[in-house]
Amino acid sequence: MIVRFGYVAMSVHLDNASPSKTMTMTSFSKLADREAGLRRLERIAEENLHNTLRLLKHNRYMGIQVYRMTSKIIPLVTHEELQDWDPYPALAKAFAEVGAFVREHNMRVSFHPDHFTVLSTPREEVFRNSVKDLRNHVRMLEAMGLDESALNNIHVGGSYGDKVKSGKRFIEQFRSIEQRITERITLENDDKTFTAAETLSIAEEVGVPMVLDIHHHEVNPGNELLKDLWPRILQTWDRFPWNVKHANTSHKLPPKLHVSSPKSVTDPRGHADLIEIEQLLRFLVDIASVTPAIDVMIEAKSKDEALMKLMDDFRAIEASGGPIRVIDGGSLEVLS
DNA sequence: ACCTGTCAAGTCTGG
DNA sequence: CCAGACTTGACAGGT
Repeated sequence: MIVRFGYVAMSVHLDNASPSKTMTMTSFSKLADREAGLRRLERIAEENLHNTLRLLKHNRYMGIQVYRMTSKIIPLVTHEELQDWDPYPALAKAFAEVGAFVREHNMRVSFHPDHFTVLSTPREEVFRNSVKDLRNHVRMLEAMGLDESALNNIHVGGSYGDKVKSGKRFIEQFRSIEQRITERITLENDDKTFTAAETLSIAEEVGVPMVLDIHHHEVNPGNELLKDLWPRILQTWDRFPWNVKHANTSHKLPPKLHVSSPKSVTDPRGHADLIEIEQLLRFLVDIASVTPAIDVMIEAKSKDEALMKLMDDFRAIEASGGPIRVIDGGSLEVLS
C-alpha cells in the first residue's frame, strides 16, 4: 500500500507565506473609495494565491504531494454586501498558475469549507449561504483548471435534537444542489455528532466518497468498529472513473484519511502539536492488504513540521525491521 | 515588538 | 430569547 502524506494550509518553515491574509468588513467599510477597496481585496487574494504557490513549491522540494488549501484565499468573497463584486477575472492568471503547478507535479489538493457550511440545517438562509460558500470553493478549483478529482470536504452538520431527521434533511437538501457542486463533495465523520457509521450511510445514500478521521472516530465512535466499516468506506471511492498519476503508477483517486492526536487527557478533542504514530501505524497495517493506496492528511498544530517528524518516526520503524519502506519526504509503502 | 479584543459565517448549552 | 463556549489565524488598535 502506497501512502502519501499532506498537511493543512500553512507551513511553519516558510516565513511571511500566509495564504490567508484578509481584511475585515469593518475596515473595508471605513474606506472612502469602494472601488479602491475592492482592488485592495483583489491584491490580497493575489498575494494569498502567490503564497499558496510558494507553499506548493516548498512541498515539492520536501516530497509532499498532498495539501489542503485554505478557504480564505479571497477575503470577503461571499459576504452579503459584496455580491456585486466578481474578483475572478482579475485573479484568473494567479489561479491558473497554482492549478498548472498542481497538475504538472501530480499533486492532490483539496478544500475544507468551514463549519459554517452546514447542509443539514433547518434554516433556509443558512442552507443558502452554505451552497453559496460551496459554489465559491468549486469556482476556485475551476479557476485553477483542476478536474473533479479536486474535492471539497465537509461534515454532515448539526443534529438539532433529532439526528435521524437531520440526516434525512441533509440528504434531501443535498439532492437539490447542482451537480457541479455535489460531484466535488466528500463527507467526513465529525467529533461530536455524526459518527463514522452514520456518515458512511449518508455518503452511500447520496453517492459521495467518505473521508475517515480516525481521531474523530476515537472521540465519537458510535458502536461500529473501523475494521468493519473500512471495506464500505473504500467502496465509496470506487465511483471515480478517472485516473490520477500516483507514485509513478496509475490508480483511481486514493481514499483519504484524516489524522491528528489528542491534545491532552482533559482536552481529548483538541489537536496536539505532533502526531503519535502508534494508532496510525496500527490502522495502516490493518488496511494495507485491502487498500492499494491512501492519502493521509496530517491535522496537527505544527503543520508540515509534524509531517516531517512523523516521517522520521516511520524511518525509525523501517530501520528496526518494521513493515515500512519510506519512499521520500512525504510518502512510504506499507508492506503486507 | 508585543498584547488584547474582534472578526462574516453556525450550533449547542445554560440561563 | 439571549449570552457565552467552541476554535482559529490574522487584523486592528492599543501600549
